[in-house]
Amino acid sequence: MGDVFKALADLTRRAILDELTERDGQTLFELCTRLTMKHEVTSSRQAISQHLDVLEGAGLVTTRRDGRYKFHFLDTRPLRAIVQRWPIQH
Amino acid sequence: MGDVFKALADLTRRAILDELTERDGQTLFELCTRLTMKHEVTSSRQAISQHLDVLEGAGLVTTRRDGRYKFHFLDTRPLRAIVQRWPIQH
DNA sequence: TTGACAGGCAAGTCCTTACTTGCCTATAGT
DNA sequence: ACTATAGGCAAGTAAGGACTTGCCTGTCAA
Repeated sequence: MGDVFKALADLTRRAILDELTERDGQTLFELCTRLTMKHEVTSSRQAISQHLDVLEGAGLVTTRRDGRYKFHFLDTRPLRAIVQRWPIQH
Repeated sequence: MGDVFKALADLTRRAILDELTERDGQTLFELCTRLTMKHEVTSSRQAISQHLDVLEGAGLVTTRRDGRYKFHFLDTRPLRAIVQRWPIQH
């Protein structure tokens, strides 16, 4: 299991999570085009693919393969560990 | 304002936040000794000092100077942005 | 005033990591 | 079968970040 904090440290990876929040179950190519369009991300396909590997390693993204398509789903459950670790003030 | 996510990406900095959760308002030297004792952190004074700068830059730590002592206080309010950014599942 | 103590500053080293480049595999359509 | 599409693998590059090293400033006690 990868480091959730390290996974969140990258700006592009956070944009990926934003995109999946907006529209869950996207393929790699869908993510690439939508990220360049709406989130001003200029990363290549390979870069996004590697980011998705990191996110999946951290448990923040799950995948389902169907033919030549691979769909990516958001899983925010690992984020609860952050909230529970330190007392949140107000 | 620094990046809260980047600040949390480091293991030693998270240990510092743990320490301040346990005992708020510590000086740099207090933190160094307690971190090596209880959190198995082997970083030098300068390393811890630089980590504290990052945490302060991210708004997770505030400081108060008194004579030759500088006290460090935990502020977890920036963590709320993480929780609010993505919907937490269960 | 002298020395010890708490902390700060800045340059250099080294390792991690984000990204590119090039090529490969597999599935689907015509 | 041939081609286009979706994705994967792996080595190389370059930038960022953690840490060290050495020295300096400021505060307090004797």
